[in-house]
Parts: sequence; structure tokens; C-alpha cells
Amino acid sequence: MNKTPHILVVDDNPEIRDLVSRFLIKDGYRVSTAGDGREMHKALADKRIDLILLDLMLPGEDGLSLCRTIRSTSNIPIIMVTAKGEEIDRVLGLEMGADDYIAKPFGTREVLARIKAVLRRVSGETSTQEASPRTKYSFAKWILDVDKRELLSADGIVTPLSTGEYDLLMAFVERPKRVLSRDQLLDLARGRSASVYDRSIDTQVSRLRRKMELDPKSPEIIKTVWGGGYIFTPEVSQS
Amino acid sequence: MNKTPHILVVDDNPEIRDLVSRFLIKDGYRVSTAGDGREMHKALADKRIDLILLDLMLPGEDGLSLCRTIRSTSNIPIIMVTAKGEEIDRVLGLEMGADDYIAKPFGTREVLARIKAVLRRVSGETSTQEASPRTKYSFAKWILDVDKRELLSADGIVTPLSTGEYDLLMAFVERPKRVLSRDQLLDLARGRSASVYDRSIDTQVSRLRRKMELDPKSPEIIKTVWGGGYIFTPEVSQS
DNA sequence: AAAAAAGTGTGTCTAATTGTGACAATCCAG
DNA sequence: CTGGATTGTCACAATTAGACACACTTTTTT
Repeated sequence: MNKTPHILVVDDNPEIRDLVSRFLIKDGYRVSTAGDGREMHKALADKRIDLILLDLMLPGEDGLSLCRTIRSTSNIPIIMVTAKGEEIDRVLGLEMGADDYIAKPFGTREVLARIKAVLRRVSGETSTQEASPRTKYSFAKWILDVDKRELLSADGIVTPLSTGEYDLLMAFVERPKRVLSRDQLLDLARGRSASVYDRSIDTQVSRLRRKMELDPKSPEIIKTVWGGGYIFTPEVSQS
Repeated sequence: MNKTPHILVVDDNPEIRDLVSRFLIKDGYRVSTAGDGREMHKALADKRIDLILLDLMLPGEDGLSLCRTIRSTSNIPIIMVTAKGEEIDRVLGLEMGADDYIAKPFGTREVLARIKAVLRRVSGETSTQEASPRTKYSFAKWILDVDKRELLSADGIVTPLSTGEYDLLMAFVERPKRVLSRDQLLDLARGRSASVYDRSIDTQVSRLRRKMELDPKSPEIIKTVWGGGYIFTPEVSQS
């Protein structure tokens, strides 16, 4: 794991979000924030998150409930954050699937230490990675087998994909009909953010098109949005 | 996203609108204002708004109610503004779908910080307001396929459109039979406002006409409104 | 462990798209 | 009808994307 971990800070207080983001970034992490459950789910759908810092008290669905929801579909590590005096919930939080627990007010050193510890602990596990709920996607004349990481044409013939090509295609397939910037794609497929003159996504898109498009010169599946990025146009169905 | 965000300031007090607009513009944002719900809805229909600064107390329909109305059709980020002493409404505001909350009187730095924070948070999400429920529009002898970003003649033959041509046509198709100024079109299609001698829309309209009109010299679909802009005349139906 | 193969990203050149300036054509007020 | 303002369109410059070669990494094979 040489990629810098991407941490999602979920707290309804914007000042706390800002404060925490700032020192996490300073320590070299990539950070996204969310103010409630809805935003959290959006972030989880759009980005490859490595760890969630989840406040217990939230408007709408509360932290415990969110924690359980996340656990039902993935095993992203979660650190619960709670205001002092709510310590009773510690056991409950851990039972809900949180990986650690920290009480407000907290020092930056403490949070950093816990994050590091949890990440180290989790990376050691032969992370079977989140159990993908669906195992096959169909689109255009292709089938993407998530379990086998294989691309099949409709008649079942395998088209070999490299790791990077597969990851990029996966990012597209899971977010069809949406314009995705190069930066987003890089985050989703590679887990890193773009550097100044980064053209690697273009190259990889070009390679994918060569393998998948009937006529790579006028692509039907992955289209270019000039000045914006790329968009995966086909209807995707799961099976 | 390199386009400068467009912020809509909704407040019934003209002095506050002016004050806020001024420092937002100074900070590089594009700004529109509205004094009540009616004007707000007009602005939302006419321009591509990236964020709404919404005062809680308004004549007619109040801020909370407007907030809910907006949320029912879009997910444009909203920051609620409220006079001091109304802090009780904080949770209520967030539950109504606001993304953040700020109390009057506020410092400019505070407002700018919150706006920046909300925009950054949202920028990772689906490009703000292109959740078109319908995927195809028909007009004249053309069909515009929104998913595939393709223009088809009635017999199904594809007419290639560049990204900019597609975006402009989309702006027209979604607002047919209305005079649209160059400034509006630039905002809707490009997400930026016109500079002094901006003729790019004219050029792009010319290019669209060349591809779509039977006789580009006497256009039937996109007509010129002398001194006003352009108007998309055909009846548009969705399918 | 060394060698070979496959995969990935950067730099360069080419192609496509877009915006701007120029100038002709058109429109409208007086 | 005339003149200034506005619009249509062309050519060109600037920006962005595609393709390809090559260097650098990682993985696999020997």
C-alpha cells in the first residue's frame, strides 16, 4: 500500500470538519468531508475511501445507524467520534462494527495515532476487500465479471485486461452516464490525485477503447467531454 | 472544474444583497441575486447556479419552505442564513436539506470559508444538476439522445456533435420557445459569464446551424432575436 | 536471483475543438 | 435611404485530446 490513504470525515459541524481535515492533510492524508449520512454515502460512491472518521451525533440518521449500514455492504475501517459523556456507547459502537473509538475533545496527536493504528491493523489483514455485492455487469456487447476480474464479449470469449485497464473500466461501469474528470478517475481507479501535467488517464482510456470499441476512432462506449473528462454512455445492468 | 462557481444570493434586504454580492465578486465568484422566492425560481430557471445563499426570513414563502422545494427537484448546495437568536432552527434547516448554516451578523471571511468548504465537498459529487429524468428529446426532424450525447436524424443516422455543440444544443432544447441572451447561453452551456467582446456563442450557433438547419442561411430551428440573443423555436417532446 | 515479459506513465507530435479578430452582410432608427 | 450597431462567417491562434514511442516499474518466468 504505497498510496496515501483517503480519509472521510463525517461530522455535522463544519468547523470541526475543517479543523480535522486541515491537520490530516498536513500529515499527508487525502481527505473528504461529509455533513450527514446522505453526503457520506455520496462520498463513498464517488471516491475510494480507506477510513471513515464518523461522529456519533448527526442530524438525520445517527452515527451508529450509519455505521451498521456501511458494515452491511463493506468493511471500510470506521473510527467513531463522540462527545464526552457519551462513553457509555463505546461497547455499543464497537459492537456495531466500528474499529476504534475516540472521545471529543481530542488532541490531533491522538487522532493521528489511532488512524495510523487502525490502518496498519487493517492493511495486515488479507483484506478480502469489500465483498462486491454484484458479481457481473453487462453493457453494450460486453460482460464484466467482477469476481474473476475478466471482460467477456457476449459470446463468452475473454478479452484480457491489465490491472489498470480493469480498475479504470470498473470506475466507469459503476458510474455510468456521468461526466467524470480525469482527477476523479485517477482517484477512483488508482487512488491518487492528479499531478500537474497528468495524461496517464488519457493513455489508459485510449488502450481501453482499442480493446472495447468497434471503431476506436469514433468511440461509442467511453466518450470524450472536451475540457471536462470522459463519460461512460451505455446502459449497465447487473446479473 | 475550472469554471468559476455561480452563487445565488437570496435575501429581501437590497443592502445586504449588494454587500454580499460585492465581496463575493471580489473573491472571484459570479453572483446573481433574488429578493424573494419568485425571483429565486426565475434565476434557477435562467442560470446555472452552483450554490444558493438563502436567508431564512423572506416575504412570502420562507427560506425553509424554499429549501425543501429546491431539494425536491435538485441537489444544488444551499447555505442557510439566519438572524441571530434563530439558532434553534439549525437542526431543522439541515434536516430540510441545507448543506450548511450561518448566523447573521457574519464576517465576510466566515461566509467565504463556508462557501469554499461546501463547494469543495460537493465538487466530488455528480456534476450538480444534470439528473435529467428523460433521456431523449425530439424536435423538428431530430432526436437528441441525452445518455449517449448524440444527435440523430429521424431515420436514426448519427450527426456528430462536438462537446461544445452538444452542450449548447442541450441548453436550447431544455428551454425552448424562450429568448436566451448570449450571456445566459454562455452560463448554461459553458458555465462562465461573457467577457467584453464575446462572440463565441455566435460562432457556435453558426456551427450548429450548419449541421442542423436545412438552409443555414434562413434558419428555422435556432432563430436570431436581433439585439436580444437566440430562440429555439421547435416544439420539443420527450420520450 | 537474474532475465524476460507485461504493464504503466511521460514526452512528443498530430489532430480536433474552441474562441478571437476581421470583415462582409444585415438590421433598424431616424 | 443612410449610418451606426449588430450579426454571420471565415481564417487563424490557442487550448485540449489522441496516438505512439520509449523509458521506467512491476510481475512472471527461468
